[in-house]
Amino acid sequence: MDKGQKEVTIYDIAEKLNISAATVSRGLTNHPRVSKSTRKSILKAADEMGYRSNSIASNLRSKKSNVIGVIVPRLNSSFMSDLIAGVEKAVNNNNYSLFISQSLETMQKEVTNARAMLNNRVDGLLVSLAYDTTDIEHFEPFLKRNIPVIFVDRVFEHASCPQIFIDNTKAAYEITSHLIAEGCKNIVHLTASLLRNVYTDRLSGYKKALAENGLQFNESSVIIGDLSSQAGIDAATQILKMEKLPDAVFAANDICAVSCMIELQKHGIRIPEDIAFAGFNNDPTACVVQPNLTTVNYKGYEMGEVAAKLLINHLVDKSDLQQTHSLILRSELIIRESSLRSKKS
Amino acid sequence: MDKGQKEVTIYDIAEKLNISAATVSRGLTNHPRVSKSTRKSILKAADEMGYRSNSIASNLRSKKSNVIGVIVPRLNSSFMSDLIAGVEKAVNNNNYSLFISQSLETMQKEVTNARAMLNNRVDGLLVSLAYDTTDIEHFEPFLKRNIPVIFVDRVFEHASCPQIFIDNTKAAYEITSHLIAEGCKNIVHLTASLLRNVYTDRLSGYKKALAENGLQFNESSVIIGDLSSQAGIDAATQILKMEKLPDAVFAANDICAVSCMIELQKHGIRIPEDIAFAGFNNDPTACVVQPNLTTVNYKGYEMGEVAAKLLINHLVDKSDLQQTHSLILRSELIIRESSLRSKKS
DNA sequence: TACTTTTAGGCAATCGATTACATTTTGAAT
DNA sequence: ATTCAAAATGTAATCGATTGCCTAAAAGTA
Repeated sequence: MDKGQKEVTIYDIAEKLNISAATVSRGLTNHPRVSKSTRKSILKAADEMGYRSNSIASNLRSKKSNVIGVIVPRLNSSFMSDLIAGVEKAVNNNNYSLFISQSLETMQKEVTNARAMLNNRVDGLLVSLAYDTTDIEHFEPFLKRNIPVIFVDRVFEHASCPQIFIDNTKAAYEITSHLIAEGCKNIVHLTASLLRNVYTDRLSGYKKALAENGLQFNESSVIIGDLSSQAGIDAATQILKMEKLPDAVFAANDICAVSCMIELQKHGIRIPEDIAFAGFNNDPTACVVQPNLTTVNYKGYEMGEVAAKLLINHLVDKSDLQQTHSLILRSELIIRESSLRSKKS
Repeated sequence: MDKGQKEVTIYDIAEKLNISAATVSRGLTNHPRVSKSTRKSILKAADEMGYRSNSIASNLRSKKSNVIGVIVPRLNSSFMSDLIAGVEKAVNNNNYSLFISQSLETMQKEVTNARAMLNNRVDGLLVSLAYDTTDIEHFEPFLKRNIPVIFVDRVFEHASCPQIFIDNTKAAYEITSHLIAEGCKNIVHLTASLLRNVYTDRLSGYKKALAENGLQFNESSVIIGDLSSQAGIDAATQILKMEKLPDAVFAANDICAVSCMIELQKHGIRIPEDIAFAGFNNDPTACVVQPNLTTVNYKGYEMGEVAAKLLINHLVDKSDLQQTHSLILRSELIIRESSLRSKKS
């Protein structure tokens, strides 16, 4: 495929105006050492000639791309797409562009994607880790080059990488305590890969609440899957087979909670009377499902925005990123009917 | 921010091996004019020295970026994030990368984004138009340069731009016919900007079904909003104020249908007995809401994949894009309880 | 042995913008 | 008119990889 007409470059503009390319370059970038009149004629000519700055050439010379890379587990999850939308907004408002890829929850793709990002010389990286990522060797090349890497939501402890997340332990503790307060004593927990902070932390919050209330933690009450819709259905099947039905289910995300809930309802289980339910994330489905789902509100949009702003501030101001090591965002428990047993009076 | 150590370039490798940079370049790209043994030593040295190819330099020279640009109205909608996930998969499998931005439904941002994409010299562009885009002048610079622009879902008729979409008229015709077959005679249609094919086509399908069944089309039965969740609530309010309640609502997306439905239910309206409901898209919420929502299944993932593959094929094979002008994907009517009145026996 | 062909690799220009440094122009002050 | 700092512009190197063209060495042929 041949590009149509030849591209207009600053040299073409220079030639037309009988000035040097250097001046044209300065004129186009608002450099102070160009007179108002020359600048005006440069802009006019550029416009007339259909000049489009070649960012690639510019990037090569200036050794910065004004591009931010994003690696997330999946693009099509409610939470992640919110997060990315937030990132996009912040990034776009600051004249950066966005390189995006998904790991599909595998470390292998995460590594490949990181490589591509590095080759494309992104100025910074926002990462939310895949389920099975065991180490972050693949981000070392960035750190060696002083390219900032910020972890979002699914984080990893590393001295040089700031992290942005919520207090998962606390949120899970609160939600579990709430279920207990509603009279539940046998709470099943649906979660995913315990390699990830979000799931280990939620699990420990859950355990902590049990312990504080004198309830025995039961290994078999924790069902590990991938938190997909299908995982919810599978969990329901598993629950129905238990010799003693649980009186509550706390799922580490709403998708899984909702599908599990619906599946159980199909088998005649009443929510919350027989089994109370709680999820995590406050997905759109949470207030559509009947009964509405108790959950932790924790929208990705702001998280994405905050992360992107932090990154951009660092890139622009050269402010020391190390200073902000962890940024813990607010989350809130939202109690809905799916867990209200006592007040059912 | 200073980059840590200096980057390793092909010149460094060349120097170390006492060969020319040209040979190193050829060795790294599997050029046939390099002997096996030299190639091997080049790869070894590159690996040892931590060489990372600079795509920017490569892009500048080769005048191609291996980057595909995507402009969508919003990143955080179920449909669009599915679409992007599909695009990402196809793109990533073919060694391309993805530049993404959202127009937030305004033409102004669409124009800005297109500019950035052009400056970054994307090899091709996938676009789904904003609500208020009136013309596509902003894509002309791409076409002039023979950079392919493909419209997806929200398309625009243009001789040089292939389009990928579904037969919206037919789908809307079918869904409306279905409602009529269920005994509905006064069907409200919720939709959005009629500048967009998806909404005008659905409207005409709706009209066509009415006409074929001898029903009068009523201007006031069409409520135009932005199809957001809030728009659904607003529509419900408007419906409740109507002197004669409609017996069905056909919304141009599920989000809006669901929130409208729930709002009406809050006011004692029974679905489908009082008002039957149908949506569009088969969003996850469609089978969570009670009663489950009748809709048109039309997932974005495949559409994104198909679009990206078409674009990449063209870029790789230089196959003539003009030949594929329109690609109409399959969609299917999914009937659920929200519209089943007759069989309610 | 002499000559042709093939193979491997080098030279140097190129992509387009940026920028340190040098030079010229302007205009104010003497 | 002369001087000189300030303002405006020019020169040329640079970023790092690619590639057309050329040469040297190796292999094949007569």
